[in-house]
Amino acid sequence: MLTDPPADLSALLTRLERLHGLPREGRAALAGLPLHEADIAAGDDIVREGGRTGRCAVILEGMACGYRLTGDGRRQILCFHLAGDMPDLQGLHFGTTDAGVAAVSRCRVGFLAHDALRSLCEREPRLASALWRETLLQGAILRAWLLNVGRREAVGRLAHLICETVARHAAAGLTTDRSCDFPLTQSVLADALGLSVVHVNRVIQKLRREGFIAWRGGRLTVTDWEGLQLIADFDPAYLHAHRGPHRPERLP
Amino acid sequence: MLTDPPADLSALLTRLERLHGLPREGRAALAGLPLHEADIAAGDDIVREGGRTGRCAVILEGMACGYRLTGDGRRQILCFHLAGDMPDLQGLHFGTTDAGVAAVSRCRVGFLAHDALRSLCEREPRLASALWRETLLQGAILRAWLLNVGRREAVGRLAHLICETVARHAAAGLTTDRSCDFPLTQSVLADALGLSVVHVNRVIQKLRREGFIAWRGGRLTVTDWEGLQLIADFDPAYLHAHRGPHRPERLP
DNA sequence: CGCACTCTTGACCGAGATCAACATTCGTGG
DNA sequence: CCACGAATGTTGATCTCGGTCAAGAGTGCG
Repeated sequence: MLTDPPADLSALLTRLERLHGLPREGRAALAGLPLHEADIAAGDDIVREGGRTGRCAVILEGMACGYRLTGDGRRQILCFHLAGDMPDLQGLHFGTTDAGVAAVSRCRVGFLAHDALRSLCEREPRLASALWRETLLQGAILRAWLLNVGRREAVGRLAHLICETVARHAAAGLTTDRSCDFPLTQSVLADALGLSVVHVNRVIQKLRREGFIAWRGGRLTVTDWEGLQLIADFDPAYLHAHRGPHRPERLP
Repeated sequence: MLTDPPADLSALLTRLERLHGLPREGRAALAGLPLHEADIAAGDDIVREGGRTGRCAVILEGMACGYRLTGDGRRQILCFHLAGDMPDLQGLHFGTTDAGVAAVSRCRVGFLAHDALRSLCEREPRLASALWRETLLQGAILRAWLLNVGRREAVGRLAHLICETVARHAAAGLTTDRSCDFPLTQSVLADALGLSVVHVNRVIQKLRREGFIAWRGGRLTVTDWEGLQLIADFDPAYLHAHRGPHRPERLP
């Protein structure tokens, strides 16, 4: 299913336009950049921690995650990346990334050379602005995660992650109902929530048993959205996914 | 001690130059912007969660923190901000911030109008680039915190926070040895680490007893830097505080 | 000088970790 | 198409780190 048609930047372009108000010219220029594509198997690295590759990744299809490791090898997942995300914008400015990026499901990934992207940003400040905005949005999500891990107990933590994931799929135009792809393993989920696999398993069962979610074969459906939001203490404001008339503030 | 001389943007300018390679012209232009100053008492808000103030804060003196609250009022501190930091760059693009900013110690704060800063960024893309870079750096710190809270136990967690804070003070040119201002209350520390006050107290005592730190009257000294780094599992790479010949990648 | 905040200590409790099987699913090659 | 092995998911028993509660000791500010 990932082989044809060859993926392109459309998910990214849609995203930059819908969420960050990137105008036509910027999109056209971006679409014209040379794009090096690759298929990455689930679990493999897309960007290695501390790598110095001279290029930026774009997730074209599939789901990825950013992560960091402790010295003794425990992993914390920092963020999930959907199609259209650019997980390592940091490299554009610093040359290196402090965090690795791994494929959660099988991914089709595009790579843009830093040089090319940098000079495009120079010519097209609206693009730079949109990418800066994207960086800020990733920061907001990170803050929500830190609150989640630091101050919510396990059930709320999982519920919140689920709400966020469904909401982000919706905001990116990747789903229209309360369901989405959720190709995670329970052990991946554990690394994302700062919990153990065993406990994650128990919490999932609780959410299933009580009728909040259905999750089978990589597909997640929220069966009680209001209820789940409630136990998750979820307020989607931080996603800045203003639906309706779309008027993001901008660096004009 | 905070009354005279009137603080100015020098901490921010130094920071943008040292850490993000902002050239003279950008600094001069920034210094020329009208700056509205205010004194904020410890514990008070500098930026309210969800506020829509039309301006950006700059910490001129003192220490602040970004935070988010759960629905039932528990607080997670997301980041500490030192003199020279801009804690709510998000507002420049989104108009709102999802996180509040509070003064940890008494702070002198400057406010820059969004309009003015936006049009300056337009005229001076190097400034926009430096601020984008600053956003990315804040993201890296946030990732380190999430790893810390999600995957390290209490002692390492506190040790890591201390290492980071000292290292950041040093990188910003606010200290030259292994000591720095640390005007925190144990309950603030608890909110930063995702722990309870009682437990934080015990962990502090442990670090003191075992000779890693001395902390009295708002001043912290690391008495065993190597040792502390070790139990903290601290690797300062993520701070991108390349000392020595300073050559940040840049959007030229 | 007294009240409020911060720090400290002790006793107890509980959410979640760890350990250890066992069950199920799935991809792979025969 | 089946068989097998490796991931993944499930369950139970036990342990522990850190939370909660409660009380006292400093400390500092008005």
